[in-house]
Amino acid sequence: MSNSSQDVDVATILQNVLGCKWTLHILAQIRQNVNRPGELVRSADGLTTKVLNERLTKLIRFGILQKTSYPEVPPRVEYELTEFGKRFSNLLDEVDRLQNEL
Amino acid sequence: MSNSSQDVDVATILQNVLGCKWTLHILAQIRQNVNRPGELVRSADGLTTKVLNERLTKLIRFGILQKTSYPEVPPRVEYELTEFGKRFSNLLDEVDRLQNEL
DNA sequence: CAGTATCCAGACCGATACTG
DNA sequence: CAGTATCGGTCTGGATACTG
Repeated sequence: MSNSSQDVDVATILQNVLGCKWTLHILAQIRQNVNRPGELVRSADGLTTKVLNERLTKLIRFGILQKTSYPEVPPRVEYELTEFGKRFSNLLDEVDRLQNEL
Repeated sequence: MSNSSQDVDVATILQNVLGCKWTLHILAQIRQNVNRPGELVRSADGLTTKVLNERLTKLIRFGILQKTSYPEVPPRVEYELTEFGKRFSNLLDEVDRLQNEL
C-alpha cells in the first residue's frame, strides 16, 4: 500500500505535526467538520491566517489533507482528511485513549 | 488512574516531548534496551550529547523515563521506561502499524 | 563515560498590512 | 472570504570545548 503523494515516514510526519503549534488543534477541528478557513481561525484564539495556511499547506504536502475550492462569490474553500489522513489521525484517537487512562 | 509525577495533558506531552527532534528516535531505542547514553548518541547520526541530555531530562520530567546511576568507574547510567512511559509509548506501536500499512 | 557551557545560524510564529 | 508578504522577537538545535 502506498501514500497518495510519496513514500513517507510516519514518525517524521508525527514529529512535524506535533512539533508545530496549532496543527494538532487544526486536525482535531477538521475531524469534526470544522473545515473552512474562516471557521478554523475563529476556532482558536491567537491563530492567524498566515499560520493557519502554513499548517494547511504542510498537511496537504504530507498527504493528510485535501483542499477543495468552490468557484463562488464569495469564495468557499474546504479542507478534508484524505484516506491516509484518516488513518494517520487514528493516532490522535490513541492519544485520547491514553488521556482517559490518566 | 494517575500519573506518577503530576496530572498531565497527554496532548501537551506529545507536543512538548514528541514535537522535539530526536525524541521519538530516543524512545524507540530505549524500548529496545539501547538505554545507555553512549549507545544512544551513537545510534543516531547528528545527535549530540547536549541535545540527548535535553531530551532525556524532558522525558524524566514528564514521568516517562527513570534514570539509574551505577557508582562505578567508569560511570554507568541507564535510562528505562516508567510504567506510565510504557503505556505512553504504545503510541509508537500505533506509528509502526501505520507505517507498515503504507 | 556521562554531562554541562557557550556560541550562533536558522526556524518558528505573532502582528500587521495587503491582494484576489 | 481566502490567501500572501514582511518584520522582528524568541526558541531550537548543531558545533565545539570543557568538567567530573
